[in-house]
Amino acid sequence: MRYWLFKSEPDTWGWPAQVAKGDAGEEWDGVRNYQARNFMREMRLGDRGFFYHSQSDKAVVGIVEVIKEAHPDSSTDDLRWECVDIKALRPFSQPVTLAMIKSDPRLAEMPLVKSPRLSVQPVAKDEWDIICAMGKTKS
DNA sequence: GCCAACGTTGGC
DNA sequence: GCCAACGTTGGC
Repeated sequence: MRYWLFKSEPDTWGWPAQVAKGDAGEEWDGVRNYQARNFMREMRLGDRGFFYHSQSDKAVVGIVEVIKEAHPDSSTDDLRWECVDIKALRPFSQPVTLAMIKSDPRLAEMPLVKSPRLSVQPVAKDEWDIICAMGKTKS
């Protein structure tokens, strides 16, 4: 199993909206960046991801699961763009802020720190475990 | 609200 | 194919 991070503006599509979709989940559509799309193509059923709020929150707030592998993005006719479906798995009992992540040297190599604009990114297993521990949340 | 970083576009 | 201009994103 691999681990990922999905970034969203909470005012546009936040964790509560994701939770409201329940087990049916929702397309992670609207990504118009090749790097982010390529990561979604690598995702497999059952992979886990962090749900990150950018802008005002700047924190990891929940864990999601990939429930459908890459398929055409229904928000466009442009066949270049694909996306996966994800569902909310559980919230973080304590959100892990960007400041907390930046303050831990073990997390300095994360794209979140080095390339803050990449909206879908991979997370290494050890990084995953560290952040779950910080959030007092089962990995 | 500002600004830096980055990706994309379009002219040459 | 290069590069300048522009738009967008996200952190501060």
